[in-house]
Amino acid sequence: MSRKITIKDVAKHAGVGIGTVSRVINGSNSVSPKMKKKIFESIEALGYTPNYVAQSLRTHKYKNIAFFADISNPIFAQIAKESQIELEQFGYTLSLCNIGEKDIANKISSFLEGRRFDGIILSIPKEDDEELNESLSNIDIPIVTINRDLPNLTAKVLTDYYSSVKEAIIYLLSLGHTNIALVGGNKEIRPTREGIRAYKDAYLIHNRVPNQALIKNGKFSSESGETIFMDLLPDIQKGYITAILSLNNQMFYGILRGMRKAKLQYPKDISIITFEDSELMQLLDPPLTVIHRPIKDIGKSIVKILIKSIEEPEQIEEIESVVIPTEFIIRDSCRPI
Amino acid sequence: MSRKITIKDVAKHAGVGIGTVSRVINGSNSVSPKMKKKIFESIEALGYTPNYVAQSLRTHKYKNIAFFADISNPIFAQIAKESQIELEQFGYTLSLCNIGEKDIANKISSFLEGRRFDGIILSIPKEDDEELNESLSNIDIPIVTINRDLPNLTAKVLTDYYSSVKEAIIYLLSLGHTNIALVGGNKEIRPTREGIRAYKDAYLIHNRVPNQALIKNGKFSSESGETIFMDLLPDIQKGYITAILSLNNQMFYGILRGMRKAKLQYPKDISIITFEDSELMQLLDPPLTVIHRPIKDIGKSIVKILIKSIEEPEQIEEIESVVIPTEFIIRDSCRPI
DNA sequence: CTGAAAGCGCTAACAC
DNA sequence: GTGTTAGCGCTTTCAG
Repeated sequence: MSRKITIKDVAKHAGVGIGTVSRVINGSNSVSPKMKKKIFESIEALGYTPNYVAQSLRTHKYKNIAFFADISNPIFAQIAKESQIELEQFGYTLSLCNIGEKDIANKISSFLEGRRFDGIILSIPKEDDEELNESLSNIDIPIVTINRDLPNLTAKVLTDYYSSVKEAIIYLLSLGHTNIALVGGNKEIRPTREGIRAYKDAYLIHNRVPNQALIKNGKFSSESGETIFMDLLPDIQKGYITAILSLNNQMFYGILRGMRKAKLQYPKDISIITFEDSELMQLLDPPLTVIHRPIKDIGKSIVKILIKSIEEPEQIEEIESVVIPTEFIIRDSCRPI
Repeated sequence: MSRKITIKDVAKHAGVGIGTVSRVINGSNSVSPKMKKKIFESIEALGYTPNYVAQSLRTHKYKNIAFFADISNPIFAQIAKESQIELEQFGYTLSLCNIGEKDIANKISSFLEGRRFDGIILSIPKEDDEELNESLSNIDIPIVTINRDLPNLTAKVLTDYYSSVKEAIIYLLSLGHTNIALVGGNKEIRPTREGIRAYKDAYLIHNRVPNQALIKNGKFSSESGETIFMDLLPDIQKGYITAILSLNNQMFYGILRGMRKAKLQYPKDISIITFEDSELMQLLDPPLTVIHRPIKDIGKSIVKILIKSIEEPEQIEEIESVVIPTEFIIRDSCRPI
C-alpha cells in the first residue's frame, strides 16, 4: 500500500502551513473561511485522516476506554456491547479485559501499564479486596463502576435491586410463602447487600422476621448455585422452604439443574424468581417470574457519566451515582401456598 | 499524580544514553551485561514502563486488534472473551466494535479510520455484500474471519458444521424421520451452505432426496426463527414434518417460542436438534440434543493465526484456514418414529 | 558497544 | 490569521 498520507501532505497540497491544517482539523481558533475551504478540499482530495496515535502522544487524550469485567457473564457482555455502541457516538473505543476471580489487581494494572486510556468501566467480584482498592485509588483517570460500592470511587451506575427484590418478596409472602430462601453471590458486593436489605424489609412489612439461615451466599456460577440448592434441598423436601429468590442469573442455572436432579418442578414443588430476563427465561416451561433491568440504559448511563468525567472534570463534584430502575415481571413460576 | 516517568529519566538515573535504555527494553542488539544490569535497576527503581503510544508512533506496531461482530449473539461475546484472554499472552489488546445488519462497510471503515490496529477479527452477516468485500480487500492488515468464506480473505477459523450436521441428520433418519426441516440463516454464509450440503449428503446416504421446501433460511434472530416455525407449523401438525434441525441458537429460541405458542412439545410432537450448547440448553426439559463446538479452541485458533500473520508475515503462504471440530451430543429431544 | 541525533505525525506556543 | 518550531516518548540510524 502507498504510504499513509499525513498532515504535511495536506498542507503542501493546500499550499498552507501545517499548523493551519491542524487548526482546521480541530476546529480550533479562527481560520479564514477561504483557507478552511481550501484545506477541506485537500483533505477530501487526498483522503486524509489524522493519525490518532500521533494526536494522542501530543495531547494525552486517547479516546479509548478500558472495560474490566467477567465477560463470561452474558450480562456483562451485553453491557460491554451497549457501552461500545454508545461510546462510538463520542469517538471512543472500548478495549476489553476479562477478569476472573483471582489476581485482579495485577491483571488490571498490567493491562493498564504503558497503555493509555482516558477512562475505565469496571465491575469486580468483591468490594473488600484491599489490595485492589488500594491500586484502584491510585489510578488517575475516571472510573465508572457497575453495581459496586468501592471506597474512593464515586462514579457508579447501580441497579435498583432493592425495590424489585422487596416487591418480589412481598409478592411471595402475599402468596402465603413464609420461608423464602434468598440466594446471592458474595456478601461483599452491593447487589447482595441490597438484596438482603430488601428481603428483610419485605418481611418486616409483613410483620415477620426471616430466618437468617435462609440467606445463602455463594459465587456467581452455576456450580455455586447448585451447591446452595443442594444445601437447601432437605428443607425444601420437608416443605419448610417453599420459595427461592435468586439474585443472580448464573447461580440460577445451578438451582435449576439441582431441581432437575432432585426431580422437583416449579411452581408445583417450589416457587422461584430470578434476576435477569433473558430470552431463554421466557422459554422455560412454565415461563419464569423475573426481575428485569434495562441493559441498554445501563450502558448509556455508564458512558454518559464516564464521558462527562473525562471531558468536563471540573464538574466532577456533581457526578454521583445513577440508579437504574428494575422491573418485577410476574409470570408463572410461583404459586400460592 | 506526578509526571509519568520516561525513558529519559531512566537514562539519566542510570547515567547512560537514552538509546541504550531503549535497546535494553527491546532486548535488541547486545548491550554489555553491566550496563544492562544498571539499567534494569533504574527501571525498577523508578517504576518505569514504556509508553506504548510513543512506541507505536515510531514502530507502526500497535499491539491492538479490532473485533467486529454482532456481540448480541452470546457466541460472539464468548469468542471475543476467549480471544482477549489469548491475545493478552502476546501483549495485545482487543477493541470491540459491534456490527449489526446494515451499513457495515461504513461502520468498519469509520472505526478503523485514523486508529491503528495490527489486525482484525471479523464475522459479518453476509458473504455477498460487494461493497463490503471491496472495502475489506483494501485493508492492509491481517484479517481473520470466523466461519465466513470471503473473497481475498484466506485466514479463517471455521467450524466443522458439515460433519456434525450430517451425523445429526443421519441420526434422525435412522430414528425413522423422513421429513426433517433444516432451519438456518442467510444462505450466503458458510455455516448455512455447509449445513445444507451435509443435510443433502446425509439423505443421500440413506438413498433419499430431501424435499427442497424443507430447507428454510432466515436471519440470526429469534423472531426469524419463530416466523419460520410458523411456516412449518401446518406441515408439522399434519404429521408431515417430524423433526427440525436448527443451525443457529438464536433462531432456535424462536422455534421454541413458536412451539410453546402452538402448544407443541418435544420430543412428543416433534424432534429437535440445535447448534450451540449453552448451559440453559441442558436445563430445558427434556434436555436438548445439540451440536457443540469448543469456543475456547476457536478463540485460541483465531489468535494463533492472527499473531502469526502479524508477526511472521513472510510465512503467510502457509496460513490457511483452520477447521474446528464439532461434537454431536445426543440427549432427549428426539424420539423414534 | 554506546551516545547523539533525526524523526514518527501531530498540537500548541510563539512570532510575525 | 497564519507559518514556523519545539517537543510528546520512543526507536533507529549514524558515528565513534
